Amino acid sequence: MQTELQNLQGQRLHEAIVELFHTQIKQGILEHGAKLPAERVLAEQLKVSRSSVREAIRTLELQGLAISKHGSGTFINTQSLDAVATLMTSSLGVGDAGLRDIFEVRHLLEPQLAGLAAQRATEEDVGRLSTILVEQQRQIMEGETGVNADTEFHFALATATHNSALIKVVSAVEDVLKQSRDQTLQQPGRSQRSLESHRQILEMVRAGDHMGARSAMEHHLTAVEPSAVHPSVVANS
Amino acid sequence: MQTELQNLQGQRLHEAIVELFHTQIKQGILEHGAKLPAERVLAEQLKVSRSSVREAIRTLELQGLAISKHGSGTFINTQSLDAVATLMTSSLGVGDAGLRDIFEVRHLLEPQLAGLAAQRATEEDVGRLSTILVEQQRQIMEGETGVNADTEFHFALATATHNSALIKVVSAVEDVLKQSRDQTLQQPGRSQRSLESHRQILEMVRAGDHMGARSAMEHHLTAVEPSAVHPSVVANS
DNA sequence: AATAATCAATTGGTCTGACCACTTTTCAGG
DNA sequence: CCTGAAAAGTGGTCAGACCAATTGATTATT
Repeated sequence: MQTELQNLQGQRLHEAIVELFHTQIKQGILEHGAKLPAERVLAEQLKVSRSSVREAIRTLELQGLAISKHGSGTFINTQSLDAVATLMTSSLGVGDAGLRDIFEVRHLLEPQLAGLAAQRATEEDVGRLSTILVEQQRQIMEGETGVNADTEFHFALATATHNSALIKVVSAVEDVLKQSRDQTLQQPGRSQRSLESHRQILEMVRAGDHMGARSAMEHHLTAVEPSAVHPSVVANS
Repeated sequence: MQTELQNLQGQRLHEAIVELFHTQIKQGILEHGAKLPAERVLAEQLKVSRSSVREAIRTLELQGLAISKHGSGTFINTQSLDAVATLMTSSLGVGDAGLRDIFEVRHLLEPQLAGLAAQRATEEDVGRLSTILVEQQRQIMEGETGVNADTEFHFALATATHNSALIKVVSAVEDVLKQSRDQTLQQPGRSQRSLESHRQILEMVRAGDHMGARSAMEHHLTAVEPSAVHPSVVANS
């Protein structure tokens, strides 16, 4: 039962403990509702201090993977949006196949998301989106890819829907995407094209044009998508 | 300068500290890049133990609002994706209004998901879906709500898309839904209606009818949706 | 004087052991 | 059998210490 707390590349100790729990949850060793051993017991089992155990549990709790109840114990909880999102982003090695799947989810979600945003965006939302585009342009002119601004734009668009569940889903997807974006799409013309289609989307949102925003986003996604992803829209094995 | 923090009732101490920082960040007292006082100093200022300060900082770090660097200090960071998300959702009570949001995500995702499934489902997928429907009928005839079979159907449909990212997203949404489903929708006729629309969806999937599956799912969602959810699709402030 | 090596102060990370507050269980007394 | 109080278990907080990484000033070297 003694699991090695391998010091993964200079990590902090409590983070290693968190990864240990992640693994056990993914492997099904810890199921929903399972009660964790007491903090003191865990500390002894893992041969670490109770502080480290506590900070690890605090992390799990913020990730939605555990719930601590004063006086009774700490329990695993995998039935929350945050929980699954966490496990998703922590595992998903973003293999090539995974990347294609992610883009597909984007195609399903984001056009409609843009439509919703067009219907509900407040002036503040529009202002935030504008600011991001200015920043994106600045980054591009300085020779950077503007990948961060790109991600932020999509996130800000999600917030403009004022749907917290949608925000979480999209941010999870975009987070995964951002990790592999630096490596994949760096072609010169692409940044500029991305910026322009962002502007079109923003125009539609500002005008409150539901369908317009939808198709603008659809166009944007196809334009930005790495060519390796959509050679022939999937042919399952 | 001394801010009271124990007055918030029923909370854990370190959470009160987190809220204090949230407030200061929102008010602009703590700007991006600002360096926090050392943990020992903070502990003394707030008249709490260093453990509580640390757990609070750990929370801020996981929320993307702070970055701790061993040996140098802890710094505020408001320019990350997570940071914005946290500051937004911290002002929102993620309570019952969240249910409506979840259903909205369903409406965005699942019809298109059903369409994809219709295009890609293998015989094995279809078989699995059929089995679930049989089980659902059995449960209903025995007087149960068939809520588990209901959830499983949507999950199985997601797996029929053979898109792992999509599967994860959908299972997250459905899991959250399942929690509150037992309490909310227990009307007698609803179970039967749900089963019937499931059958229609399965038919479309079996026939490989992309658009048919989409609209069948759309119809299903509207039929199953608790009436309390869609009174008037949001009117933002 | 400029630069490099060294050391000390600062700060986050971990450890130990204690006590408090809340919950659950146990068990004696009715 | 039931009730209520004590006991045990558990998370929350506290205190002080040491370890480890960073930073900056001091000192030695060139």
